[in-house]
Amino acid sequence: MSQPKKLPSVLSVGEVARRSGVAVSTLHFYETKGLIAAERSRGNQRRYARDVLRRLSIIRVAIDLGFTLVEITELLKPIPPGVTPSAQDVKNMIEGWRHAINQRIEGLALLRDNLDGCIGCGCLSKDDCPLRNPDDSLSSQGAGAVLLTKQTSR
Amino acid sequence: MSQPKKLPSVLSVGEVARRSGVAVSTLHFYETKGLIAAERSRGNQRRYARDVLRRLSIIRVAIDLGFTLVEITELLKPIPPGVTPSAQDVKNMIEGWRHAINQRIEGLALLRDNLDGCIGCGCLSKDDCPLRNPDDSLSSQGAGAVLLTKQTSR
DNA sequence: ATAAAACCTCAAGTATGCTTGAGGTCAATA
DNA sequence: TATTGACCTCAAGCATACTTGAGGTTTTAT
Repeated sequence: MSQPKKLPSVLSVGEVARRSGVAVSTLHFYETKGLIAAERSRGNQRRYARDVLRRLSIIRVAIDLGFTLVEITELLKPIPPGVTPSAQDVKNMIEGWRHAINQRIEGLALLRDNLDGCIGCGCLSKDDCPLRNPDDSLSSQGAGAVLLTKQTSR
Repeated sequence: MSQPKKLPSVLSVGEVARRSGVAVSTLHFYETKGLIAAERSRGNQRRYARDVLRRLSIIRVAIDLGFTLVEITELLKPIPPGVTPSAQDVKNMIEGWRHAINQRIEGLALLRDNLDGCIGCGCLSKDDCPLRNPDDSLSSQGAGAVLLTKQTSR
């Protein structure tokens, strides 16, 4: 029998775009930012290793989590483009992500619980809303909205 | 005795900036976007009702949650600038926020749990990582990273 | 062999969310 | 009352994250 339909070992930029849902122009852009990398064909066209798809998945998820491209570049440092990382590298990176995610969740839960309080007290028009400027007497320190904001970890 | 130190009933733009931690230029900007409003003094200077501080708290929190200014404008529609909303209005609005927050938390938890799986299997270099492109055979539909991404509710 | 589709680079443009600056007015206080 | 700090408008600038377009080359399919 002939070989089972073989997946190509390198991908053109168009294939990567189709499979990842990321526009070609964005792939170019990410490359200039050092987020992804590609070999070149004899004729100077990009040829991506398959791992770029995994990498793009991670990048898009991170963007949705609110990380900037610069932050993502940092987070991905343990896994340089085109390099197959050690299992330990991967574990370390994922632990870092887990931490960031947990912090984000904690901030959101805190905010939600504060809002729950608001529902009970209808306090947006009162003086004791947790979303309210904590105390105008603190105003000289520019406190205010900053308090809650900080807890969301951004 | 003299009156207890009275909080001024209207605030200048500088006072609002100091108390809210939001820059004057940003207050101007938010005004052009319809997020906040102010009366004017005889000499055309902004005079804010105290409720603007509460409003700004909400706006900043929402920004940290990843809402755009346009979305926040929508979310704040039940509470037009300068109007004191009914308790019911407030409850409705907060319920909407709660919903959005819960969705965000669910997406993050899902992602975190997927990452937990990764820690067990070290699979970023394998074929079964939940962050990985789900299946290259789906590629013709531009699936890929989109799957996980969507679940984060943005 | 050739034509169409895909690719290349580089520059400029877009949207969001602000900040900065120029040029001038208002208001609090010494 | 005079001056200084706070305020005003409007235009332009900046960072992030991309997209669009011009002008030209490579690949692929027939």
